[in-house]
Amino acid sequence: MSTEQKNLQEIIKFRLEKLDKIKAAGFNPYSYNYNKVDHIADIIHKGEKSVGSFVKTAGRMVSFRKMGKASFTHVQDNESKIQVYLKNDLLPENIYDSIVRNLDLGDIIGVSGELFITKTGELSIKADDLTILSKNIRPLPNLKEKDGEAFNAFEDKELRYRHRQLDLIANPEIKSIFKKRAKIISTVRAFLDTNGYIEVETPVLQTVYGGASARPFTTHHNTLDQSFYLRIADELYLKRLIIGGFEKVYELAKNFRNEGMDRNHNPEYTSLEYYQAYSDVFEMMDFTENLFRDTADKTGELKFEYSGHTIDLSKPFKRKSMFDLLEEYCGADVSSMDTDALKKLAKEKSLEIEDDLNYGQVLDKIFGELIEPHLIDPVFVTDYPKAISPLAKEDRNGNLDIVERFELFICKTEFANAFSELNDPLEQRRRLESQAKLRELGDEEAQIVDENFLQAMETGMPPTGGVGIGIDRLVMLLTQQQSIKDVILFPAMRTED
RNA sequence: GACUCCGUAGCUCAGCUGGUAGAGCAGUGGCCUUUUAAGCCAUUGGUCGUGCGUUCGAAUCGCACCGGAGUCACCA
Repeated sequence: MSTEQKNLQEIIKFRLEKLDKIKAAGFNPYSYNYNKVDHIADIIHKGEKSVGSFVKTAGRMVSFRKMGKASFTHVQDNESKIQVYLKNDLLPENIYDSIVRNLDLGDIIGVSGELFITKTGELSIKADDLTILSKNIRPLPNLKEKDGEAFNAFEDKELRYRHRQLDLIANPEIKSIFKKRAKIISTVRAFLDTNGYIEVETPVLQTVYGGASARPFTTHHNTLDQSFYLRIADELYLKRLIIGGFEKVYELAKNFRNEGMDRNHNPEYTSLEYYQAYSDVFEMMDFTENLFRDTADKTGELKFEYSGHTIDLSKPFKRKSMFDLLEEYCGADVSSMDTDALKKLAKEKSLEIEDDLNYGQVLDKIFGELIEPHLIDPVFVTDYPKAISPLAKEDRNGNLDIVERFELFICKTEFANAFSELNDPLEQRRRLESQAKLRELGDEEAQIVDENFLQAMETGMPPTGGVGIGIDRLVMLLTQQQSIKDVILFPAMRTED
């Protein structure tokens, strides 16, 4: 969209002329500060009881009706909006002619005055003074509305995401999603903090990326003349802290994955990982369940509708083995099948399976296609194949093909992934070396041998339980949003032009 | 990456069986000292996402490209 559009240029030109008129009259159209005494929501909240009292507030003009020597405007602040009556006679000398006549939709003003009820019954401020705080020179989207319903609503998703500030002005209810996001994050932090966890920060720029199976972003440091990767996970560094003697650590920060984008994936996303020494995946299951329940409870409701399903986080989360689920939904005992038998099963269920997939990949595929769509109520799925879990400990009961791992599913979506963390340095080395072989065979997402990590583990890592949670998805669930773009203020977009 | 849909004025949209672009809001000028989608009168504004093609003629038909949304595939 060109910025050279003549109509837009003309609107801007007229606003610049008004700006000059305000300056010429001796007023600064871009003030340094304003003593905003009252929040509009507080004024509205008091309602008719406040009539006759004097208030002083500020906000953005979102409606403007001029009638010669008097005007009405609605001023919108962080949480609410109120009508302001601007009357020539009631304002100080020169304010009406020099400022009010040069105001536009989108200007930010400060006003003071007495509260009254208009003829049509709306609580309003009868302005006895007005200060212009910021002059708008670029028009806002249409803000016409009646009874809270917008006409010509600003709902083009591309414009809303690219120009989020306009979205927040035109659709102020969107702010509640991001306020809730902030509350979810602070509640999660508080939960971990009160349970003795220490929040840490580990490198975003990594020379060897690891801790997950994904393709990274690559960048370059000039002074070191060396490539760096933006982290795909913070797992390996957090384990080094466990080895160093922190017994409970967590990091709540962004990861970056150079992969597909859709309503569940943004290239940069917020992840939470927490690790507890001397623990295992089963204890972490209890803890994670409590974390989810506590967060939902303190930020909203435990029971809600999402994607057409009723989700109830107050009930105990189910716990099921992947093999039991496969038996339940496929009617086949998969536990004794080898890779070929699994492939045969997949083909019977008319899944497309590439020939070069290994045991774990086939099982994962079958699970994703045939089981995940059934997982509505919260369920911890356990017993994952070792081949797709290179950082998890083998099953303690002697099944060498599976590991101690869970993924938490709610409403068909994965929310958490956890292991009894592998702490045997020799086994860890074998696992990463076998990943390296997969990589040589062309698996771009296979993990890399991180020698520093392996040396750290050789120092001795206590048994540890670790969990990763996709925070954006948690926010989606608890705010009932269907797209990750609606819980990220500035989702990744291709550049225009 | 594949498929489907979308892209016309600052915003929301109409026009699309091809005949050379319209509305509402916003803007501008005027009237208006309790309006609220304020009203009344007048009025500005668009190389119809970009390019190529078909045609006497393209916003409209075709192809390619750019951008977006949705669905699917892989990853959280």
